[in-house]
Amino acid sequence: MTTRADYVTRPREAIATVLRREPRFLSAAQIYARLKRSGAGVSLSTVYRTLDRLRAKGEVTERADADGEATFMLCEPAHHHHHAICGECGRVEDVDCTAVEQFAESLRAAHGFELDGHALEFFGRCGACR
Amino acid sequence: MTTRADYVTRPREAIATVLRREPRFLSAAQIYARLKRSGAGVSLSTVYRTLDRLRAKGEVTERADADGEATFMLCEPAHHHHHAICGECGRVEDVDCTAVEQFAESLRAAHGFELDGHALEFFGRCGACR
DNA sequence: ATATTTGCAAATAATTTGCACGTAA
DNA sequence: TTACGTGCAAATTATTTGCAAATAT
Repeated sequence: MTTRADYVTRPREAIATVLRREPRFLSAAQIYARLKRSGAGVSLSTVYRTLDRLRAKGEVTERADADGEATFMLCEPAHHHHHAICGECGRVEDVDCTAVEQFAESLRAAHGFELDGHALEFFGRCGACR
Repeated sequence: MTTRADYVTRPREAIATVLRREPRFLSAAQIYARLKRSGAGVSLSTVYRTLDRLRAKGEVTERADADGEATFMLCEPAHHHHHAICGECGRVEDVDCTAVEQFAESLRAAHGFELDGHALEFFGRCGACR
């Protein structure tokens, strides 16, 4: 066979729980800290390997934070959208934006630029933090 | 006095020359490689320290590439704009976009989101590479 | 039974720092 | 002369990997 298997393990469930509980971008170290606090015996390397796998499966989105540290959030990029990230609480809201898609297309005319994709992030304070 | 001085040195000029010659995002290692090739005796730490200073002065823009590695380009964010990055040659075109600013503002109504800023990047192939 | 996952400790890779010496002003 | 910059080597930090033991199927 050429297919990969996929076991359901305690460490993986623990990691998924952390990600589900906090819908915002977390670094491997932050996830590891939460696991340790809650008594789950999961190593940092397992955190890395699991995040890698989740990213490959498209279940998690990766993003480099301001310091270049990799952060992850449970979020399928299945239907394309963008993020509004609260600088105060870190909360992330999805922004579905046809407008940007259209704007992106105009690039082709203005710059002769053949588009593959684009990334858009908004920074500020969410409704709850204002 | 509380002000900082700023000396014009051979290493700094060499680094500036590299950045001027290549208007695209380069990593510290790439810049260092070019300096070595051209015989300029400049250390990697100086490359890092100089890029840091240039960023602080707002003369250089920093960006984490796909692997999270820090890359730098001569580009003043004075008047806000965005980048169209060619995946083939790495060329970067500035995209001045009032449209996005307006769209960003609509976020406030739609999500109750108080905006600090935003970042937008386009990926694809530039006119020359098509 | 056996393919897959795990923890640990050691290996990498990027970036930063301490410090004695060099250089612009 | 003196504040500022540099190179070097060592320190830090994030991330990856090898491998023997543990676990899911």
